Amino acid sequence: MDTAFIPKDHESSMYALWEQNNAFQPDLKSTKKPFSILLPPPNANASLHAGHAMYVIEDILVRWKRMQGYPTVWIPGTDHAGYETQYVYEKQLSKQGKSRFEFDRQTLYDDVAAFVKQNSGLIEEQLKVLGFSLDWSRKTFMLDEKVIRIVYSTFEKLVKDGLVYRDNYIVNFCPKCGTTFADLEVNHIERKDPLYYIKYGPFTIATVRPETKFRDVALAAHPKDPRYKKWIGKKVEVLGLLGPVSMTVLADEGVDPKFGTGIMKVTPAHDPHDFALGKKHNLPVDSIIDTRGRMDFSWYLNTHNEKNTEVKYLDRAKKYHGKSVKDMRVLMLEDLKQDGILEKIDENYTHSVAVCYKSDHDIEPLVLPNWFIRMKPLAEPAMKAAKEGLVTFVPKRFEKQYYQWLEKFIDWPISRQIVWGIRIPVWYSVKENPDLEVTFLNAKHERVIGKVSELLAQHNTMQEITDGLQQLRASANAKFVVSDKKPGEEYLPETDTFDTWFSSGQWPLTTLDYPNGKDFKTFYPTSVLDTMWDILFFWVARMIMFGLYMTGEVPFKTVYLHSMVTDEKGQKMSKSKGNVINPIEIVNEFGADALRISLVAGSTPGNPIALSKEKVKGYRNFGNKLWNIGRYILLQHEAGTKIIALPKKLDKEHATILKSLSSTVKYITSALEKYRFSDAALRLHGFVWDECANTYLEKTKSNTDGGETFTTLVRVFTTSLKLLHPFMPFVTESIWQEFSKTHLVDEPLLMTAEWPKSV
RNA sequence: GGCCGCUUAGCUCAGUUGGUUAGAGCGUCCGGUUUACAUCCGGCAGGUCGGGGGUUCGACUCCCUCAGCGGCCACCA
Repeated sequence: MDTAFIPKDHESSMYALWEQNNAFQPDLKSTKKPFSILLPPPNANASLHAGHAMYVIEDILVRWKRMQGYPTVWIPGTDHAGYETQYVYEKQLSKQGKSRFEFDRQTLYDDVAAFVKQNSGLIEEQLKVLGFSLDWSRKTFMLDEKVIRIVYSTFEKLVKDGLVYRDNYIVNFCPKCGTTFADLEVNHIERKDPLYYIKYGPFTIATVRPETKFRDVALAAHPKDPRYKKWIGKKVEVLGLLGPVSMTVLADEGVDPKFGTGIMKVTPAHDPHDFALGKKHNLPVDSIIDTRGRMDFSWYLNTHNEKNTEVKYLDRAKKYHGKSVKDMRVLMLEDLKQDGILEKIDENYTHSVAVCYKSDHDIEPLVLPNWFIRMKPLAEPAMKAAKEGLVTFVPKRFEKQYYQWLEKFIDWPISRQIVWGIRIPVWYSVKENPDLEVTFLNAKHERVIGKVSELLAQHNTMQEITDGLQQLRASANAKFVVSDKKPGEEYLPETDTFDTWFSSGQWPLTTLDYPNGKDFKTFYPTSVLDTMWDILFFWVARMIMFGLYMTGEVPFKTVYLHSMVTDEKGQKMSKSKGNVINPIEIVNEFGADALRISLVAGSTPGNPIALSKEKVKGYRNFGNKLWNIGRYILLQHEAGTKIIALPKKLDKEHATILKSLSSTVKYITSALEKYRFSDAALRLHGFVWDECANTYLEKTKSNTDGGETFTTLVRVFTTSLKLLHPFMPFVTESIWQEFSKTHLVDEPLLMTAEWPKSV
């Protein structure tokens, strides 16, 4: 044995040893209650970051339960991570000077799939480096056939139960990414933007979005506002940049009299607040910005001409048409000034702006047909389950956050206008829906956009459209068929894919193979779900909802929300700050065991854990300490010291350490039961280093007895190895193997050795 | 604006229902070279537990309040 424990020399061979012994697979012969955990699936093309290393919590639980003799499984998998992945791929495309619009759906999908395949596998290897005892024979990828089958069956049930609907609704649309996002996926940032005060008939209104004024359909003021009370219900004439329009002044409690001038313009098509107001007052929804973020004046140009409109107005509409929102503001500012209706600009106005979480582009609220899921019928049982204690949260305070989000019942827009994901299994008949708008690449590889009936009437065939299809847009009331296969020749597929969280929200069902899989019957509901608190709503809440909806049972009984790993100063790691710690580098320098226990010791769930090299180094030294206690024992053994049957009556020094061992066993087991991993790690550290090594071992070095000292030390140490194994599997197993060679221990693998019983 | 968390030794943090001299690791300082380990051993120093008030026989722990930091949700026409 080397004088120091060199992790690199042991880690991969120990992992291989466990795998050879199928030690990661559950022992289903046991009649004890199964214990199961699902690994939160990392992105398939990701590489390991410090957050993934926190899954050590799961490994600790799983290794502990396995040693206790429960049929235990920890199932790995990877996520296709829908838009996250497509975004990375598109970035690569753009470096080559290409864009996704040059490809039909199928080609683009295949290309992304190849890209993911090329980059996947790394994370798996890295999880093994950390020593995670995952059952690789059960690994699942989010686009596996069985996953799609289950996701489709869930969707079908939702449709059948009336929980899926299509609607024109104001959604968060990112013009840069070309897709809708859920509220959760939108970031809000503080920003200074000009606030324009514009003369508006008899009033002045204040707005940051002057470009939408062309589609204002009403004005609104607070019903009690004395300045506007007399106008309520009246029609007013407003001279706009494109001529006079008339609209009604509405009363609404939602209008803040203190903002701007106290009266607002209502543009239901481009503002969530206005949209709601429009619904309430039954106002039309007229849009002026398209999905690429361009001004669309065709509604005006189609109905206005030289005969019925002033040339000045027509010229303006032509000038504005097709301009980006940004350019539009510049253009119209000149015209507002020219017409003398720009009163002033407040340049110091700060407000919060919705931006895309991925591209940082301003979110454009647009009214588009989208697929939605009704949340109330799903959320109510999910709340009830927590209230009844069927799901518990560690730490408890997150239960409140969980309720606060669920009880809003905000319907979930599940469709994304991207290809990388599970396509919504819906088909539209072109006969029943002649107005379907399709975008496709024709045989000459030209991009064609138009109504399907018109295209077919001209020279395009169904085959050509199907082959080159990029996107299909059906009106909110289009007739559709839900089916995993094409129902007939005259059908075109829905091109939207499910939000990633729609499929990952069914992870417990898909990994365990609901409803007839053996694993489902054995391991559902799973025991614990461990993840970070940032995806409590995205993921955890959705799994609970889908689990209850499909099976009537919660998917897991405990939700453990582990620490966020920060740098040594407690600052969030980020590429821009340059303080990202790569766990693989830490492992290379100090070993996986040291990293593992460093993440656990001194951390509490729901709070950040600061990771510093100094700390890891300290635990690397602890691993070395263990190794050397092992060496000491082996040297004694080689010198001929034997294990004996201990007499009932022992000298005080032996009795004391054995008593302390017994209380440590009890303490560790109870700490693990209570998810108090830090307590357990710190106690073990103190017990082994101080009590066992520095006190007992040192004081008994010169003992010459019949084997009492040696036997006691071996018992204390091997029991400690067992207790430490979930935390530091490599070094403990390495020592165990050395002991096994010389028959100091009977059980061939520490990993599957029996957990010490507390006396 | 609503909800939540954090503030304990120089640093990073524990401290389970209120109960004897408040703990750990790292760091500082002092001292140790015979083979288990210098990735070691022994020892010292260091905290009015963010400020103020209250409940209690007793408060780091419970309540109120103030301040600073952080998170989540909502949202600003």
